[in-house]
Amino acid sequence: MPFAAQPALHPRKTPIQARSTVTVDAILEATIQVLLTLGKERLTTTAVAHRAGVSVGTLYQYFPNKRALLQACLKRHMNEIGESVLRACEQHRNASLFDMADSLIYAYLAAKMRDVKTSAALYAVASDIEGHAIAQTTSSRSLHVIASLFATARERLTKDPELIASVVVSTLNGISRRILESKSPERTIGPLREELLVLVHAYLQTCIAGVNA
Amino acid sequence: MPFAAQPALHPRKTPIQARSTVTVDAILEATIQVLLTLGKERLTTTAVAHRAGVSVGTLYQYFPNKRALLQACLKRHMNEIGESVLRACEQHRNASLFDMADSLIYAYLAAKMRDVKTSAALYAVASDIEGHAIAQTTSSRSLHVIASLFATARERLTKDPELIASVVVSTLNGISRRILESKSPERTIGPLREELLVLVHAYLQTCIAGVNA
DNA sequence: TCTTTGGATGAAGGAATCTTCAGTTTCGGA
DNA sequence: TCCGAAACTGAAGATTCCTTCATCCAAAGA
Repeated sequence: MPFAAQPALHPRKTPIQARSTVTVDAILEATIQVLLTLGKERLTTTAVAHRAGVSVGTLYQYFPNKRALLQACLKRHMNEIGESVLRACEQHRNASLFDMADSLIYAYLAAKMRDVKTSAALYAVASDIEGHAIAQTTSSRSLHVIASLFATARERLTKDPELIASVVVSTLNGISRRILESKSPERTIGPLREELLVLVHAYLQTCIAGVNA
Repeated sequence: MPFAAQPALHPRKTPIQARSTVTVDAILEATIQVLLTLGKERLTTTAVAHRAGVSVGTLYQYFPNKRALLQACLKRHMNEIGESVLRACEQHRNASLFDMADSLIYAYLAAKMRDVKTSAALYAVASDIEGHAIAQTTSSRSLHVIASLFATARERLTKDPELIASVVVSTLNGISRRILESKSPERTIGPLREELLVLVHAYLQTCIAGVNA
C-alpha cells in the first residue's frame, strides 16, 4: 500500500523567482490531471512531473515527497471550498436562519459540484495522506464561522450554535457524498438539494424559540 | 500507491475440510487486527499470514491477491451491518414511520459503534479496493428494504419512499461519519444521536400527508 | 496400513516506484 | 557583459512487497 507514515513536510524550497511559482502551480495542476486520467494507483511522481512539463527532480525541489504533493492538492481544494462557503456566510450576517442555511447549502454544493470529478478523486486519496487531519483543520474553522453566523440570526436559538452547525454540516456532507457517488451527479443533485433544503429547514425550525404553537 | 486495478477475484479455492474454514476465518480476523495495529500502510500479506499463524502461501491459497483479501473483509463487515439493519426493519413493518426511523437509527449506529476502530479502519482502505462498489451493492439492497418498509407505514406518504429512504440514510451516514471521526466517539454519540432523531423526525413530518395544519 | 487429495510452507523471483544528487541551464543584478 | 544564485535535469540507487511454486504434512477412505 501507499507510503509509510512520514513527517509530512512542507514545501522544501520557497519559490523566489516568478518562473518557479509557475512551476509549482503547474505541478499541482498536473497532479489533479494525472489523478483524473490515470487514477491514484498509477499516479507516480514521474508521471506528474512529465505532465507538468518538468523533470522529477524539479518536483522534489518543491515537495519533499509524494505524500506532501497530494496533501498540498487536497489543502488547496478544501480551501477553495472553504473560501466559497465563507463568502456566502458573510453576506448573511443578521439575516434569517433559513436564509443562512439556504445560501450555505447552495454555496457548498455549487463549490463541490464545480468539478465533481476532482472532488471525488481527492476524496479517494484522502485516506492515504491523512486527509482526515487536513479536512479537520479546514472544516473546523468553517464550522466555527458557521456557528458564529448562526448566533447572529434574527431568531432566538434554543440550542448551542456549534451543535446546530455541526448537525447541518454533517447532513450536508452526507447528502453531498451521496450525490457525488451516484452514477450521474448532474441528475441527482436537483431532487436531493430540494430535499436537503426541506430537511434542514425542518430541523432548524426545532431550534428556534417560541415557534412551537 | 496501492495495487493496480485487477480483476479482483473470489476465493481461489473453496474450503472443504473443516480446518481450512478455520484458516480462512483466522486470516480474515488477522487482517483486521493488522489493520488496527499496523495501519493500512504497513499491512502486508506476510504480516497478515504471520498474525493468523499460517504462511503466506496459505493465504494465497484462499485469496488471489491482497486486494481480494481486503475486499472480503469489507464485505463481511458491511454485511454484518446490513443484517443488523435488516433485522431492525423487519420488526417494524406496518408501524409508525417514526418508530421505523428510530429503530433504524439505533440499529445502524449501534452496529457501527460496536467497534468503532474497525469501522474507521475499513473506511480508510475502502478507496483502495473499490470499496465504493462493494458499499453500493450492500447498501442499495438495504436502501430498497428500507424504502419498502417505509411504504408500509401507517401514515400516508407524499413522496417516493425511495427518495425518503435515500435522504434518511445519507443523513445517517453523514452524522455517523462525524461521530466516527470525532476525537472521542463515545462522548459524541449521545448528543448527536439525539439531534439525529430530531432531524429525521422533523423531516419525516414533511413527508406525511394531511398533517400540515 | 496404504494411498490419495486437500492443506500448508516460505525462500526467492520480479516488478514498481520513490528519491537523490552531481551536473547543467537560466535569470537578474552589478 | 559577467557572475552568483535559483532552477532544472534525469539516470541510477535503494527499498519494499506481492506472488509463485516446488515440496512437505495431514486427513480420510479402502
